Amino acid sequence: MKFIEFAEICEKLESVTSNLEMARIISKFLKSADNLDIVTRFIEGSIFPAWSSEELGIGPSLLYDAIAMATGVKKRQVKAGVRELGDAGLACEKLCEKKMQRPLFAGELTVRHVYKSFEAISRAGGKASQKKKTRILADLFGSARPKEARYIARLVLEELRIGVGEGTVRDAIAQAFDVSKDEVERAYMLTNDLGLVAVTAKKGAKELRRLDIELGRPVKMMLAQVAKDVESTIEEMGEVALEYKYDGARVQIHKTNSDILLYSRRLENITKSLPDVVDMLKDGVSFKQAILEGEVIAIGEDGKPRPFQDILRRFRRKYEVKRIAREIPLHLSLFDVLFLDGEGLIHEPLVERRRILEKSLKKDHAPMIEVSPQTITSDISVAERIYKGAISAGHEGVLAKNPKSMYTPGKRGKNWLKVKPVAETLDLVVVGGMWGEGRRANLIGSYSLACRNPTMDSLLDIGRVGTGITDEQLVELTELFKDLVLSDVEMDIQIKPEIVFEIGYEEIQRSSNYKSGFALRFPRLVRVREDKSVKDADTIERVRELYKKQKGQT
DNA sequence: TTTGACTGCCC
DNA sequence: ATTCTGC
DNA sequence: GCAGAATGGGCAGTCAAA
Repeated sequence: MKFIEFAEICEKLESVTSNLEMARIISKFLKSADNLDIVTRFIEGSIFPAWSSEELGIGPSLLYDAIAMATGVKKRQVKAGVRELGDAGLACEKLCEKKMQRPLFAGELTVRHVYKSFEAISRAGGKASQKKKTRILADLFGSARPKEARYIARLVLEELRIGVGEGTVRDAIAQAFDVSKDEVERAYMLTNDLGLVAVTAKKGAKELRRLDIELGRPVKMMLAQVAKDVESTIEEMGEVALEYKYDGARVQIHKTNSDILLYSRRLENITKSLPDVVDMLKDGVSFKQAILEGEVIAIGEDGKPRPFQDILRRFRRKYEVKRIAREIPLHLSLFDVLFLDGEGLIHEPLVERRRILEKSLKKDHAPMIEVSPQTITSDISVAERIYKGAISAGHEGVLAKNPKSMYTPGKRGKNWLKVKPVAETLDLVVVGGMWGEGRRANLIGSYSLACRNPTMDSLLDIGRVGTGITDEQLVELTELFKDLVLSDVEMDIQIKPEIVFEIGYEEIQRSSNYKSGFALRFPRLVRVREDKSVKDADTIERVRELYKKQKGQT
């Protein structure tokens, strides 16, 4: 299949807003496509399947290098284009139109050729590999028409920005090959590869049904939706199964006898980084063949949870794994079982899965591993007590699960609800901004923030904020700050400190990235403090106190 | 040999 | 992760 | 209510520049 056909479909989809219409267009396209697996992933904006360890190793910076190389302009001009158009693909397209003469002998670019180039980019490693990667990519741009270049650039960043995601492609596959949406969804959740699902669906519904959970192939993880408080979860479900929400990292465990594999939420194989977790599972789990799920957490000697940053030091580590494992020992709290001795359990209700899970650990298992404590209740006061207990023990909050619900892989539904305390807020001074991309093109898409240092009468930066802003506000704020711009270089804007934002956050963290020495976790704009000026903004002392208090009690 | 930008992925 | 938005 | 698209801090690994 020619790549231009793919690019033209993308362009058409970009102008359509109706999901039904998008699915119709894609289904027609998939019906006629060869290289169906590749095309299916491409249309959804991914290159390799989620479980694959392949990755390009190209982000915005190297992409801009490649565009510059292909079109013979300076990198800063590429950046200027991205700044102006709010999109690397559009910038690339424009530069290709202007600067580049497509060689006459160049053949038509095919989907296959583009994919092969991506594979080659992925394979490149070692000395001078960045040059090699950018050269391969620049060559692609060299033989691409401008419109093709637009979508190659976006594919590289895995951001097609055409309004198409998994859901749309799932519906399109069902429509294209005349199988039910549910069956497509089921197959996808269990295999994590829309390409494979499309190819199998094309063979027929019978083949599609044959795709199933397999040990060694991670299942998409079920996710929780936010609830406003504990009471509302009981109103929603009647009876809830309550568990602590730990500040850790999700892991899925695939066990075949003594063979243990660990997967992260993005389905990365993280087995090698967590040998201590593997060992506690080897020794502690009685099941021979199973898929289990849990949360790994770091707990200090005092029994209190350690900062999330400590857990991050263990993840994806390749070197000095053992030494850091001793330094930051992990605990594993198991909360689900999806598969046992050849049988899938995802259709079993939570209570039944839980009943099975409780038999998973041997009597003499290591103390580092547990089945996550759970309470089933419909009593609001009991639930509140558990929630308060979670908070005072230093955890994030609770999960309230519907005891009757099955495990729905990849879904963020209302059968699992998470409850966390309402965010704290700080009043911080806006000292800068960054131009946005996509629908935030030509608007300030995020803002840099600072707190006051009253002793020096100066400002200390403490991070940025880019969410919690409505589209309407984005426009208003960009207008508001227009007169306060001190400098505007590439994507970065410096702003005269005058405006104060009230910023919500989950936690104050130590940070070496900001002069204040602190940063906010999950910052969001709550409101513009029109009643406050710079002198009323929060101070570094207050930040320090809040940080201490938070460590003291959590 | 050291430093720092970049990338991908945890939350 | 959080949040907003169009369907 | 869902799916998609904006955006956050911070860690390890990789590679290139200093």
